Amino acid sequence: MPRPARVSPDRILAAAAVEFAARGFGGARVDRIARRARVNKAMLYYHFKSKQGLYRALLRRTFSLAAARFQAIAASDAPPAEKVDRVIAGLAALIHDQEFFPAIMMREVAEGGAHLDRETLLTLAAVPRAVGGLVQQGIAEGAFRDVNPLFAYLSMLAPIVFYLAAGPIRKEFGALHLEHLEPLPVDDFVQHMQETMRRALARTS
Amino acid sequence: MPRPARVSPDRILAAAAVEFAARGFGGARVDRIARRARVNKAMLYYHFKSKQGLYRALLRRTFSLAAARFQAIAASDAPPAEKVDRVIAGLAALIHDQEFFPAIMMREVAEGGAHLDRETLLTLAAVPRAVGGLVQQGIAEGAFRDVNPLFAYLSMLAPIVFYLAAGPIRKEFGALHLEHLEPLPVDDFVQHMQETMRRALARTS
DNA sequence: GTCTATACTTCGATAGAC
DNA sequence: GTCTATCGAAGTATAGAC
Repeated sequence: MPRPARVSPDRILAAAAVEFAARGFGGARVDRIARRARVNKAMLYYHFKSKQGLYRALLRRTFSLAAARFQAIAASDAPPAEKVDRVIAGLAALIHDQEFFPAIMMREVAEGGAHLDRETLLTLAAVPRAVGGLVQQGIAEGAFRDVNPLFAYLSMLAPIVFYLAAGPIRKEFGALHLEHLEPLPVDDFVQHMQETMRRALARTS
Repeated sequence: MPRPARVSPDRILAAAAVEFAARGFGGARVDRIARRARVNKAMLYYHFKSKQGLYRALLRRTFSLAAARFQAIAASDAPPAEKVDRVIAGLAALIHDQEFFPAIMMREVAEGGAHLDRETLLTLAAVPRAVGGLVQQGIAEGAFRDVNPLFAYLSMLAPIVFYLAAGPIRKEFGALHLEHLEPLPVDDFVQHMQETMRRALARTS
C-alpha cells in the first residue's frame, strides 16, 4: 500500500490560492494556475471541472479550515474574554497555513457571493457563526456587555483581515516613501486588537 | 454658452464604478461599462485611453473624494474624540455619494496596488494619512492613550468598510436563512463602532 | 490519470468614416 | 466628439491518443 498519492489536487489548490488571491476570480487565469501547479490544463479540468468548480473547492477548503479553528476555540472551556483573545491571535496565525486567506476573504466579500453555490455559501457562513456564537455566550454569561454579536464579529475580524491583506499595498506605499513605515509587526497589531476588544466588550462602562 | 456638457466622462466613471466594484479589474468588461454608460466603446477609449487608464481615473476620483472628507474633519476645530466620531459616521455616509467605495477599497487592498501608477498610489495614501494624523494629534494633545495611529486607523475603518461591502453577501446568506438576519441597520453599527473607538482610545484605562 | 493539440468564444483595442 | 466594423490576442474548455 504505497500511497494513494493525490498530490495533484492539492498542488492545484495551492496554486489556485495564489492566483485567485492576487487577481480575483475574473482576473485569474487557468493557464497560470496549471503552470504554477506543474500540471497541464487538462489535468486541472479533470479534477475540478471548471474554473468555477476550482474556485468553489478552494473557498470551501479555505473557509472550513478557518471555521474549524474558531469552532475549536468556541468549544473550549476558557473564559469568554480569553476566547476572544484567542480568536484574534488565531486569525493572525491562520496566515501561516493559509497565506492567502485574508486576500481571498476580502475579494469574496466584495464579490458578494457570485460564483458560489449553496454548499459553499454555507461553508463561508460557518466563520461568523462560530465567532458570533462565542460572543453571544459571553454576553449570556454576563462576561460581556450587551452588544450585537455580529457587530462584535466584524469589529474584531475586519481589522486583522484588512491588515494582513494589505501587506502588498503597504509595500508599494513604502517604496514611495509614503509612510514612516516602520515594520509594523503583526504581533503588535494583534495585541492592539486584543486590547481594543477587551475594552469594547467590558461590562463596566 | 449653452454648456460644456461633459456628460460622457462622468457617466463612464459611474458605470465603471459599478462594474469594477462588482467584478474587480480582471473581471470587469469594457463592453459592459460602455453599454451601461450608454456610450460606445470607442468613446470610452477616446476619453480614457485604456481599461487601466479608466480604472486609475476611477480610483483617483473615488479616493480623493474620501480623503477630502477626512481631511476636512481633521482640520476642523472639534475635540479629537468628536473627530473620530465624525470620521466613522463620515465613512458610512460616504456611501450615499459613492455607493461603491467599500467594495472598490476592499478589492484594491487585495489587489496590492497592481494596475496603479505612482500618482494614483499617492491619492490612495491620502486616506490613511488624514485619519492617522488626526489620531496622532489627539495623542499629542493628551486626549487619547498612546496607540499606533495606523493601528487606530485600521481598527476604526476596516469594520465599516467590511460591513458596507458585505451587503450583497449578507443578502445571499439571508436568502439561505442562515442568519437571524435582522435588518442590521447601518446607524446601529456606526454607533457601535463609535463606542468601540471611544473605549479603545480612552486614556483612563 | 496524464498529455498534446485545438476548437470556440470573448476581450481589449483601433481604424477610419462622419 | 461620435459611430460602425473589425482585428489580433488571449481565454476557457474539450477531444482524443496514450
